[in-house]
Amino acid sequence: MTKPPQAGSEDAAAASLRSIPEASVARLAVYLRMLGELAEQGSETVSSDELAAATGVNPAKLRKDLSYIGSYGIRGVGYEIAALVRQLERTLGLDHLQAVALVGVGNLGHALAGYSGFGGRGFPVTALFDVDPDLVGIHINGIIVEHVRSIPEICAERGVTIGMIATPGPAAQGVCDLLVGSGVRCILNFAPVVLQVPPEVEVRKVDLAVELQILAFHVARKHLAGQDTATLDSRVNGHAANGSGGMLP
Amino acid sequence: MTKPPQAGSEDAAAASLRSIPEASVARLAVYLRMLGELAEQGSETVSSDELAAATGVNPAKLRKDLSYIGSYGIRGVGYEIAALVRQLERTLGLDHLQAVALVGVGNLGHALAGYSGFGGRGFPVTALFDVDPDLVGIHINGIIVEHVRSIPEICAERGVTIGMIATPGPAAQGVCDLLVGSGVRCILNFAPVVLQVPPEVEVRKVDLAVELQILAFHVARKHLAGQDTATLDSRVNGHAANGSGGMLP
DNA sequence: CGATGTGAAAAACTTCACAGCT
DNA sequence: AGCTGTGAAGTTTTTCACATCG
Repeated sequence: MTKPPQAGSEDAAAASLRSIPEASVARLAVYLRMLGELAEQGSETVSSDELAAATGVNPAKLRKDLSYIGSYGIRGVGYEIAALVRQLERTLGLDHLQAVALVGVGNLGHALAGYSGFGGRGFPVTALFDVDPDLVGIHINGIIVEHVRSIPEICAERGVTIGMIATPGPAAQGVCDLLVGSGVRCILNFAPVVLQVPPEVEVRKVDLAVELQILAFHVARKHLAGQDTATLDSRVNGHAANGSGGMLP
Repeated sequence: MTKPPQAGSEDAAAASLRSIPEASVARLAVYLRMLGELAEQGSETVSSDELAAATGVNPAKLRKDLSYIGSYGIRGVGYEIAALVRQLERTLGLDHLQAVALVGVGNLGHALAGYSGFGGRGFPVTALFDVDPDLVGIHINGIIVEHVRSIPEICAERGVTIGMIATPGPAAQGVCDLLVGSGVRCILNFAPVVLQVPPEVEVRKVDLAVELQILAFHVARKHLAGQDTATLDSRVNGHAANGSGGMLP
């Protein structure tokens, strides 16, 4: 009724931006990373079964996800990794950089500012903000921390498209309003509050306390479910690390 | 994942631990926090409409979520906050502390170790681990960083029920195996890898790069939708990242 | 043959709308 | 009168299973 799912005869890029289920988008990013690793290991192709196993996803679901971005598989063989990576990057909007502004350079914010996983993946942290006079003016990774009141000019100036909020809860809504007022339409919120935004703004929330509470629920459930202490399955593979992947400097 | 089927009309506490939709559990934690704030402000009761508005959720959905943990609302009035908080805490397994172990005290891990949002909410960080000799032995928030090889003894000794992994990607699976071998059944993974675990172990993943990629997708989509001039044409130019003149008025 | 791509069925989740309690 | 609790309808997401193509 809403969207006739038809993509056959049109340009894949256009189709891909039309209507990919939200749930699929989240997984595409995961496939992309795994494909990067496979490419580094020298693979040229993967089957849906292999990639699904590596990413912990049902193979049919994976194929359906990939079908949303166009058909790049070879029947009887699998997917050509390089081509698939290119297509995924294009779909996810990673073919040009997204300038990121980070507001709140406290405990968590400082760590985020130094997280090399961003810049290395097309998300250069381009502006830092805080209200604390002790922080305003310092450099982190070569970027000066500016005062929050400068958000409008600096975001416009530097073409910020994504804002990250890592302030204390009570400050978050105000900061959010500033970002939105500056034209930022996508926000990643680490503060423990629910942000109110106009409908054209996309907010994703990362809430550490909530994650732990969800796990606590499962601890309780497992504990109740059965005294399964019987199977003390201790297969501790000593998988010591090897190459450096690079997450934290 | 064992799937205990069915549910019936029975004791709320037992029912609540039986089969609450995963999606609801995630929201219950959010309601709980908001209820805490309301209680601080002196409210005694809330209606589903109020609480729904504050948490950005559909009121009917909220009522259904709460119905899974038993009926604690008063028709014509709303929910008694104190009672609801108590019930939520019990459901989420927050009525007794969950000892948390954090592995990886680098950039992000250090921030997590210092994040006061945990201890204050029933999740005392009880053990810290790393492999780096420069880190092993230091104190963070009064806790000594131990070597990763001590995970089994120390986790058993301190009754750790939840593990958080904030290591570089390549080290994560090995650390995970150690935790699982030590009896930890719930893991919060910040490393950019998909962990392979036996089915009785619950893993939740917080992946910052993926979150940004999801937002990048939305940036691209909005950009297309808004001004349908041809960004569509796939001209992948290398470095045109300045964009002065900008995205928006 | 082997793996993709995809209708169609199944499951999960959300929303509606209203009966029923206070 | 007002608000909860919930069956039923609606929507999205997952899974199945198989025709199809290289």
